Amino acid sequence: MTPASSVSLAMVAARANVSVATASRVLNGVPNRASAETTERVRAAAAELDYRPAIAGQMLRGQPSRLVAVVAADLANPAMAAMAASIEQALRKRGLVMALGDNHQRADLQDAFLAEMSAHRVQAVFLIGAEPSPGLDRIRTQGSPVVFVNRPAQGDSGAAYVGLDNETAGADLARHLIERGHGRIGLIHAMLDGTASGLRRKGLLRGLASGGIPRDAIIEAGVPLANHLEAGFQAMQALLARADLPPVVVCLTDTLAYGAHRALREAREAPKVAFYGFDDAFLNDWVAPWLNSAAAPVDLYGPAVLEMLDRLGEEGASANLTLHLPHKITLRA
Amino acid sequence: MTPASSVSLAMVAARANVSVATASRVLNGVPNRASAETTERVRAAAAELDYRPAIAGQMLRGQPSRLVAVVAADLANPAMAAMAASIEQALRKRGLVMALGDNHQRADLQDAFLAEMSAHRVQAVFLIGAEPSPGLDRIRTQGSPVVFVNRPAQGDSGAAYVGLDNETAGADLARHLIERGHGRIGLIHAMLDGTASGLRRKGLLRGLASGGIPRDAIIEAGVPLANHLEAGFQAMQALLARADLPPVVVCLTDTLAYGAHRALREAREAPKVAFYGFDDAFLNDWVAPWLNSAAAPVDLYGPAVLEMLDRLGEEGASANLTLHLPHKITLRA
DNA sequence: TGCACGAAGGCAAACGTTTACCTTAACGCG
DNA sequence: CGCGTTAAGGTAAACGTTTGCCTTCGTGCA
Repeated sequence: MTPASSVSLAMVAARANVSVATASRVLNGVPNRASAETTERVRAAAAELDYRPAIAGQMLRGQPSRLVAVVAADLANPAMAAMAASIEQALRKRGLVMALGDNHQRADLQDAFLAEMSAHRVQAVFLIGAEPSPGLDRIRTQGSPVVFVNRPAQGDSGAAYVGLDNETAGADLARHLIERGHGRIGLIHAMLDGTASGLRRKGLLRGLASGGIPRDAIIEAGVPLANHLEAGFQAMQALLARADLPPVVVCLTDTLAYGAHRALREAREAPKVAFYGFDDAFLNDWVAPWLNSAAAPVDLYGPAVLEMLDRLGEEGASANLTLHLPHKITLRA
Repeated sequence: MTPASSVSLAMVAARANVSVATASRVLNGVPNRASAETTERVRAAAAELDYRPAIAGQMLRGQPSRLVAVVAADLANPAMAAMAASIEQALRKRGLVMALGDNHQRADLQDAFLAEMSAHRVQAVFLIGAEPSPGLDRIRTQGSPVVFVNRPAQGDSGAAYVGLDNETAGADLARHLIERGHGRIGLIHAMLDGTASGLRRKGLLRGLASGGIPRDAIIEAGVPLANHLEAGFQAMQALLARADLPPVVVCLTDTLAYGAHRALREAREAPKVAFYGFDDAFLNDWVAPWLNSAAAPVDLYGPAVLEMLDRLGEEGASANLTLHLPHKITLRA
């Protein structure tokens, strides 16, 4: 009953009095290779022993692994955790398993994880907030399917991307602000090196400019920290120190907004400020009712990433490798 | 340079003009089996081809897999995501890889994941908020190391547990409340079926009783929903509807507190209420400054879980299989 | 000189699975 | 009866890795 440690096909075959080949074929449903009676015997034996084919053996035969590597930049960020959860759910529906690693925004940690995953011959690699790294380049040149989620690849060329159309989202937010009649706007960011933030800012500035907002009505505060909470906090402090605090502050990331809002909350005399962010997490409904945020519904991520995986599999004359999710601006304040 | 798809040891050996055996021994550092020159040649070949031993082959030889399965009850819960992140970090320090699944509080999903993990012959299974399920029982009887994190096993007997001493934490919180002079106390919970919440409540009630608080000064509101946000919301609404709203509300989970606080915030005339919860997430500092919470520092989880894994490995006369993390009450309001 | 020993390396088996190929018997049909 | 076809099953190879065992040297020592 209770298998010692690990049941092999040979044990099942022995118990059913058939060869390993027949057992394998029965369990894999190959037609016309076993009588009804034999089939039944094998099935029963497998069930009794709680047989489960060892992945190792299957892989050795060249079957693709069912493992998919997912790298998250920061699991403690609720938005990213939610994306990972959505992806995991979608993978499971296909019988795939997620191996999740946190790169802590460090290239070396990411590479260590990718190396291990490469040894597992993973079927694909998804990166939610990729860090540029040599290991990542290596995997991409090896031809493994790689999908960048939420943050586009650094060296943009032909990398598969699933996520916001960051620049358009920025522009849309600009239009929204202008429609609401806002004239002076604060802008908080951390680092802008070619990541999603850079594109968001670009679209936002373009939208504001084409809406007639003069450049000096946009008050930027950037703090180049990896920790966005701290960066947002300090940036907001900088804004608060100015005489001309804008009534609206756009943070290029919700995490920045969390930091900024804390700075406002802890300020001596807290003026009224409207906050806008990106990458809405559903938890915001509960803990950040002051935050408006532009984002795509998080349950779209999983299916979209798998759709992109299919496109990569088809190899068909290089399909469209950019999948922009529809964004909308959730208003809370 | 760029390997077609997957480099095998045989290719490395061929390139270095040695046998597969020698190549294997060199790369595994077996001493006195290769001359310095040969060693160098093999190392070079491996590096040039970017060789990485296929896990499949190693596993077939009976080596333990480097995969560890982690089941989280709800990745969207920041506290659980943070625990998973802590565990992942600790695993990586040991050269192990985390395969993470979300059971969405459903036994069938958990079992599907466990079955797949069992096929991967994972080295261990950690459950952050386990759901009782037949698959879980099966794995445990098979003798795989299983560690329950944050929520003790349902059928308590001899299961390894790492997390709060829930009952004591509840009692400590009671003492804290009494020291602060609180006399009437609200208590919000979702389901109590033997989970951590039940123990917390038990300790809390015991502590309050021994502190002289009469039972009818404790106003309980329980909403048996799986979704703690919604449960907390409704429970708080129930409290608000009463004439004798207590000035202090204890939520057996931070997530409940998020829901409760929203109900308070959205109430017509919001009275002043102090909130206490459990399972503090560091994000609370930023988005929930109104929440006091009893919890263990989250970075203790990873090391503690691995410590427990070691104990399970030793098999030594059944060591102590309960590892209580030190809790403290973080005061914010 | 004879011998033991260690270094250096190859051969081959074993792990679990899948599958191409082979054998046998039964059956349908001219 | 002869022949082709098909169901039912077995044999063995292959995948990549590790490791026990074997061989061949070279060297130190009595």
